[in-house]
Amino acid sequence: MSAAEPDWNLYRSFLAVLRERSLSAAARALNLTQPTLARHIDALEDAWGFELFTRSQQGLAPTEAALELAPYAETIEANTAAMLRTASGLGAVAKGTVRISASEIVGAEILPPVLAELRQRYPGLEFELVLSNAIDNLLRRDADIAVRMVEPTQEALVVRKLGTVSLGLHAHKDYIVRAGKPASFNDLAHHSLIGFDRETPAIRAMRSRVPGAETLHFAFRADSDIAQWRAVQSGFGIGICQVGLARRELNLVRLLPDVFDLKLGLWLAMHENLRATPRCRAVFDGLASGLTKYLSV
Amino acid sequence: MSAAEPDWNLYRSFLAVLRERSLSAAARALNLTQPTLARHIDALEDAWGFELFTRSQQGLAPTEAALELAPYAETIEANTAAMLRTASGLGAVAKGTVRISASEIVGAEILPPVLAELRQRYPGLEFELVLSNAIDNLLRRDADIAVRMVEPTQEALVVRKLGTVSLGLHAHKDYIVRAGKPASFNDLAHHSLIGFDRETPAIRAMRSRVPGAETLHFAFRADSDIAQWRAVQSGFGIGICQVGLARRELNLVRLLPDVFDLKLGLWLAMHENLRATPRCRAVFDGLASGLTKYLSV
DNA sequence: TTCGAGTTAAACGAAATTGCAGAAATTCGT
DNA sequence: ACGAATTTCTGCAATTTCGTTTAACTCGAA
Repeated sequence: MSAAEPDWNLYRSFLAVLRERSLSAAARALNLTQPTLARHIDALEDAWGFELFTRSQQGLAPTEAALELAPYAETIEANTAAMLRTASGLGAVAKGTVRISASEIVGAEILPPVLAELRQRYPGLEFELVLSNAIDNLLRRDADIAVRMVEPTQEALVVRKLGTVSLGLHAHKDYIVRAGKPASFNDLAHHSLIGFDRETPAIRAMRSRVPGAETLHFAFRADSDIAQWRAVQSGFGIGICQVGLARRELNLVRLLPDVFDLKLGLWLAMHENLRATPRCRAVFDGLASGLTKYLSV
Repeated sequence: MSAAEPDWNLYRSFLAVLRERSLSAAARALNLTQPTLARHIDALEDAWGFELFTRSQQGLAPTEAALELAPYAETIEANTAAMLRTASGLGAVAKGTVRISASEIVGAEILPPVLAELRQRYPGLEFELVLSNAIDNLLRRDADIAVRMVEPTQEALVVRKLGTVSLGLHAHKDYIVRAGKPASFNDLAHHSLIGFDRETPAIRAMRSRVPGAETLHFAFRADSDIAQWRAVQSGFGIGICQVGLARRELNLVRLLPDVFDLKLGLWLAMHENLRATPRCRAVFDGLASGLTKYLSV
């Protein structure tokens, strides 16, 4: 090969430009200046021999090649971030930042009290929550620990099953007064239903286990678990939510518990290389005990 | 945070020092000088606040913390390498380097003719073989394409089952003349057997499917498939090898085909992000057709 | 149209990084 | 025991890289 390997820093610049679609914006994000970013991109294009962005006055548009190379740069970045986290947490005591991946509803309604208790026990701990229904890749180090409702199948993971959560149909009392109480599964067709917009792994698992679920029409569709949860609470209609969660709300009533009672597993997963890391170990154990306590209520 | 994020280049230097156990050797490996490497390590230790290496005159010994952080740096490096590979192969035609992971026996005995044919069709292709029984992690980009004899379970992989390979007991004619032909499975106890030293996934899968395999004692043990294969060819004794492979050797005879006939699947796996990459696409398809042709013989 | 906010691109001086040599110390082999 | 060969460290010069500034351009709103 003629030219030497490119500076690894160039990849960071490449990624920033790819995200911001502009040299100036990328420079602001990296605390650099626009000319340096321009030089970095030039250097990469020079080293690889093809264009990465088509320049224009209103920004830079990535080429096919740039999009092709983006995933590599992203995992590189994820690993630098993970490296920083473990570096800040090295030592005998548990301190540093732990990045936790969970669904929105779990992260917003269940995790906070558990994490608060952990924080009291280990004041050096800090938390980053990545809340989405798209499962993050633990092997890519997008997160340190994941709380999932589907069984993790990847290798090289420490997995612990915590138990099962029950999902049930719920509605606000006011809605029941207004629209009546469904007496059977077929009655649901005449109600205001709250459901999902796009398919997620959790939903696919659910659909396959509830007969007749395909025929239902949702009047309120949202990707966000939280939005659905709020919709149920505000009396929009009937939706699916965790039984343990709904029980804490005095104004919610469960509907058709005998017909609809879906049980999903709850798993905790962590990369096995993090097992010896104090901060991750502490959070893993803390989450395990805290979440099983929640499940038992 | 007080300090800025460290230069990504420092990670490369860190990795080199970790491997070479010496600043000077690392400098030679990276085409840098020893003082710069020293400064890089200093910078990292400064940024993280703890020592990475204990200095001595006969080199640098990594601390626990350094070993803890090593895996991150390694996946970063793996991704930069993969990035370079795809960058060099971007374009309409299939060219560039493809890194293939396979078992030793497959890589040494089966792949070469298939790759030679591929090379004739696409003169721009170059190949890197990673031959080991420890399966590489495709998600970490240790390899582009993997030929495996256990079913890949990781997500985000393009997997194609090519067929099955038959494993059978074989020995050289001369050995049979010398030691006789075993007439039953129990006769094997009185023969010179060739087998594995340590456990590998393929072996575990095999053991569980061959009754009585635990009782056998191997007089020739080697991790290397090749070494076993050579031992069988040289008349050491009786060993397990692929039926299709042994059939090409005139001096090998198959033993107890009715008692011992193990069929293993053969899979081809690739990261799904590489599907659109011409060079990987071409090699994946080429391997698929070439290997199925081998299986059908 | 005209002004303002946004962008990229080029030139020059400053700052940071790197390489080069020399010195000191240690291990290995004779 | 003594010299040869590796190490790592320390200053100083050279190179590379970065930031500042200026110019040219596009788009949208007043």
